[in-house]
Amino acid sequence: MAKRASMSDVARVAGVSLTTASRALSGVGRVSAETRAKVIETAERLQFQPDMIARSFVTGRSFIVGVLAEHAHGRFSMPLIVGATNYLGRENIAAVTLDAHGTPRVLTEYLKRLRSRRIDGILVVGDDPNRASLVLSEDFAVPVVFASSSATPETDYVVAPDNRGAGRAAAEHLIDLGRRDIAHVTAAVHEPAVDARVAGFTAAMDAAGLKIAMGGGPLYGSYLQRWGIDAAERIIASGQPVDAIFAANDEIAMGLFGTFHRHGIRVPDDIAIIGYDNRLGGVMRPDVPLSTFDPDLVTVGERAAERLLTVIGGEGSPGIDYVQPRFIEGRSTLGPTLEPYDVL
Amino acid sequence: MAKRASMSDVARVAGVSLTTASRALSGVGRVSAETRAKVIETAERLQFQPDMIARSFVTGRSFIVGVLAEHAHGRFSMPLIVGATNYLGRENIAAVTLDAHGTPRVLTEYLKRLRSRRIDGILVVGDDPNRASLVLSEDFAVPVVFASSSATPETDYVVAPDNRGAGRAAAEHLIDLGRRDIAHVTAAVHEPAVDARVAGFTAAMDAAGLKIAMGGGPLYGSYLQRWGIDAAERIIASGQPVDAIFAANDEIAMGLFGTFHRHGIRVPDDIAIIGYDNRLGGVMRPDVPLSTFDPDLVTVGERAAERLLTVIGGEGSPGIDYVQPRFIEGRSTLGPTLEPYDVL
DNA sequence: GCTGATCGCGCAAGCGTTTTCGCACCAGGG
DNA sequence: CCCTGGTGCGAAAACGCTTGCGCGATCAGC
Repeated sequence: MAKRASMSDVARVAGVSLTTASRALSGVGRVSAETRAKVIETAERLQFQPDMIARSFVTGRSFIVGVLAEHAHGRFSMPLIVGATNYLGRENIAAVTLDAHGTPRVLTEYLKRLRSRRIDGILVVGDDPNRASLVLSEDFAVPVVFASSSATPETDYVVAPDNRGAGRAAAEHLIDLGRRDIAHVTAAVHEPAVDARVAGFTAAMDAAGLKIAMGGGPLYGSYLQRWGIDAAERIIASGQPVDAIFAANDEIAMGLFGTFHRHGIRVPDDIAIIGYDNRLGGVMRPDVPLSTFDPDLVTVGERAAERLLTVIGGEGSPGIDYVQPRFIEGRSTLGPTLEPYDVL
Repeated sequence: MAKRASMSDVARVAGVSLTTASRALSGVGRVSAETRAKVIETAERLQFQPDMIARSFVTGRSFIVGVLAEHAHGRFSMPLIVGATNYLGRENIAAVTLDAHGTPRVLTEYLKRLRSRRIDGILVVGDDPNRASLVLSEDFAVPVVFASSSATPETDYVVAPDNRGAGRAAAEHLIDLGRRDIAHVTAAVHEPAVDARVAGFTAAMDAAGLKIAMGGGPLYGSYLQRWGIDAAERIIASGQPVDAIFAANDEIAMGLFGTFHRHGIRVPDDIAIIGYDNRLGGVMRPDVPLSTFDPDLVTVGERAAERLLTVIGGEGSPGIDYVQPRFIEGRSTLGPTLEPYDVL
């Protein structure tokens, strides 16, 4: 069992001091070109691998970050976490993933652990209900980046999907298709993601000189399919003209579609529908049934991790970094007429 | 900026030697009860947190494991990874997540990095195509556990969903419902997961003295919805009696259902259907449309991580640890008759 | 009261790197 | 020839913890 070569082994074999070896390999400090070459050659020959733990020990940088998730198993957390940890891994950074859902006492315990590891930074994934307790003491002030969270953008580093942009894009696309009576069926008002999408949607409609269908504003409800069904009923009952709808998520969109279909209203012929979330993302059929936005949470996670490393490196400044949701054109806007079977 | 208290600080304040402080806090070695109490009290008062890096440095244990994923972003990898990393986090173990998809050269580079960190163990998630290159040199022989992988069960530590058990459970459930002409529409033969489900299914049918419908064996095809559609057509065209089907995944099941519905065959009244994967898992409707199995990959990941820590601790022996897929009873076996709208 | 075992504790080595300080050497300007 | 400034390199400290070894004190057994 050949032991691993240490740096002093390299130094000895190369005939230089440990100091010189360290400098030659790390690239800092003054070493002559020939000495450096000799050391590097020796290191390779001995298959030298620097011991990161020893390095961490002396530099204080652990090359480990903490990933604090609201609810790690959640639909939205998973891609964020995987995106982030995967990026970190590529950059040779380890992650200790902690599920913050629990009492503030648990969070405190977790923070202790992170400090104990001399963590380089923290990535907060999703909205942490205990966010208020995320107070870093002065002797443990590491960079924090928020992924897809409603943090305060002025002082925090945030990476999030561009809900506003998606709302705008949805409206613009429907307008481009020639639709004029466009409604927006969304979830609860004052939810950050909802408000942002409403704002973008409204702005695009205003810019086109169009009034939002069904009363000039969004229809607020919930994220449930049930609400989509109810909203469709309400739209039909109102008798008001509606030829397109932007739904706050795919569940609502499916509720709308099912109800319209039952009433003989064709999609997209009579009413075009755009959803959000891409929940059905390529699950079924080769042809995409529902037009929707994929918030690309994996990318959000990656970018958040990238940003965290930047901040750890001492660069970058606070603010929100938006990731553009990817529009996926499906038959609910493109045609041919969507049948229930198509969605299966 | 108060510096962190080190163990020697604790020792000094408590009036003992560094050695004694270490022993009192770690619990190993001989220390009198009163001294121990005094040290612990002092440590708490000073908010002492042991420096894990220093500890790693001296003990050689890094409290970091490598997570090697086949394709981290994949549908199946994500829950495995999240389950594993989350469990590890709970146990205060960090993870460096690496996507092994790439050349063997990349994998070699990754292994170097892991060695460089003195990793405690490796978790292989999913089937690694480069598995053959996962050769650990003798100076880097750490425990390896495979999560949901087709590793060799005699020599490796494996945690996987019990596909065999699911196949058996599916058949048994359908038999319990009084069905007698039960078919199995599955994917490609010789795929480990497929074969295992076939084996379980066949065993249960044999035990009940029943012959598998549609020729005594499974219908092999692919995992695509298209195959479900084709299989349904074939079943209908054959004229053979079939009153229940176990499909290899939910896509196939949906293809079956859609086609049957178009032909006026009611589900579950005429034909009951059970799928696999729980892809639609609670996405839509409050009532579950499709009866299916949830392989509970998060749990598989957790158990694999748990197992890895056990092996690192020097215990446990090779073999497969099966996680039982969770049966989810939906309307495709329970009724009332499933309509396309219900699935939306 | 003597011997040997056990107990409680401290000294000091050691883990592998980075980094500060300092020394010797050399070239160029005064 | 001296001084300055730069260059190439090495000695040694430091990081915070674990642990083998040893020493005095206490204790059990006879």
